[in-house]
Amino acid sequence: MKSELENLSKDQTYPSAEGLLVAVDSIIFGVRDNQLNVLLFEREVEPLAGNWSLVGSFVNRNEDVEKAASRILKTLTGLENIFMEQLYTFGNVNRDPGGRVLSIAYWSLIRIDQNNLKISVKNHKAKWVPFSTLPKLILDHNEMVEKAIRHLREQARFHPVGFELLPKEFTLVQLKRVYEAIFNVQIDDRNFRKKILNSGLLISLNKKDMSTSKKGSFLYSLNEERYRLLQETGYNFDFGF
Amino acid sequence: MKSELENLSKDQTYPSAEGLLVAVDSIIFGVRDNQLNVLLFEREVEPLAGNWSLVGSFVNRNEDVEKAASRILKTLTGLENIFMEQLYTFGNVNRDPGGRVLSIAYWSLIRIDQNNLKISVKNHKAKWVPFSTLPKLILDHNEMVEKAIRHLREQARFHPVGFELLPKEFTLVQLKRVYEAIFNVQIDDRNFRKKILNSGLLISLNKKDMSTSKKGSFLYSLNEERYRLLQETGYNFDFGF
DNA sequence: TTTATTAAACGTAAATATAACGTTTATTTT
DNA sequence: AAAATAAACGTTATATTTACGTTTAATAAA
Repeated sequence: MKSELENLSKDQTYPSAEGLLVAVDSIIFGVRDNQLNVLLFEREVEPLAGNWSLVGSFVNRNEDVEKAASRILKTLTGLENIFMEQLYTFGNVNRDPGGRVLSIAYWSLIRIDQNNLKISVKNHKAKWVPFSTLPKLILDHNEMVEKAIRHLREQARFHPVGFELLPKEFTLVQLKRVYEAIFNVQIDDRNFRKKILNSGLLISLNKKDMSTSKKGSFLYSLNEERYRLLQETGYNFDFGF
Repeated sequence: MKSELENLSKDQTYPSAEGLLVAVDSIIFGVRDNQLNVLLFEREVEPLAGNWSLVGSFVNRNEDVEKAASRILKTLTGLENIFMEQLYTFGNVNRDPGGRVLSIAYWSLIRIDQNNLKISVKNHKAKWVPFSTLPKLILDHNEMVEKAIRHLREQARFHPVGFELLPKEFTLVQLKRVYEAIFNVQIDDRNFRKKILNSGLLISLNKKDMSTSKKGSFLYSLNEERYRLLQETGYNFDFGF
């Protein structure tokens, strides 16, 4: 009697490849105008003009999956060393009517500034879209974004990921706006200030950003060492909501 | 000029499949003798006798990835409706010397009892191994287990996953042992009791398990509704360590 | 040159949660 | 009846969270 368990050993002969493709799709978040935005493609030429999708690519035969994901980020934003993590692999047989395509989704957090905005706008393809007004996307891409936002919120609650959405130097007000954008809530500024300053994550720079008020607001940078520690151990970034 | 961005649209012609295979590997955790155990295969016949590995299988051409993962679980433990979540996709080109094989890892939590133990033992292939004495596994399977335990601990801190490792009816002492096994620490029983009872997760059954002490210890079952809520909102399962 | 304005910064007190311990109870065995 | 012991229960100090009120630094207006 041949046990079905036989099939479970990977030491067996490899089956022949039967046309299964692997793609990578990226959910790229950024905060703009105090709103969480997602980087999307809008197809401008026929066929399928007007169709929105995530940015993605097929994985090459001799390319690590993670490398493929980095490649997309690099190509699109011109930036490297961006926060990027694997989210989930979407592997339903019929998710893509064009064939059996597996998609490994990655999520990224980037700081939207002139630099990378210019790149995506220049190409007239990639566009920032507020999460709150997300259009219908192709295939299961809406599901991907949904999963990504849930994961982002989960992560942001206990890990210091919010900082990835800010420039190297930032103010407490900016940081608060990032958290408000992520969680889509109002945060009490006094409690926010207290908890963040208590976390030991901020290095106080003795200069101010004068662009938003008469008084100006103090600039801070991130304590990288503390950041890495709290990534490991976790820290409560709930702010009373 | 052809922009590299062109390549990022999934609407382009699909490349030909070039022998890329997809496998599923499962990291199955259970608690036995107050210790976290992992379900492994030990190959008993040549070639490669004595090699340990996770349980896994290739994904069939017409099979959803998640279905493949369920299939493994079912085949191995005889159980369905087991806690199972996708962990991570391992996609390095050279992770498997036998060819380009992508592996989608899933993790599961199961209650080790006579029933499923019998199945795995009967086949003389699957074996429970304490996490603390994990042997060298094939390929990148050690890395997979490492990732899974880190994820399990992360999950167990803020989500009520610990209950998945217990029978329908359990005692507070058993539950504490599960958390001690997961986190590999000693937990203060008075604080544990207080926090768990406060969570609203337990339904007090008016009967006792008399098997471990003269006094006996009260049995509880899980409040499923509360469980689902706390899965969503999170709950702090830190116990002072 | 005083006063108004406003974003940013600072402060406090009550309520809740956590951490570190000591004590009592229910049952069986001696 | 007493001893033994796992399980159940209790207390207090400290830390964190929540919900608010107040002051400050700079510019603009009177």
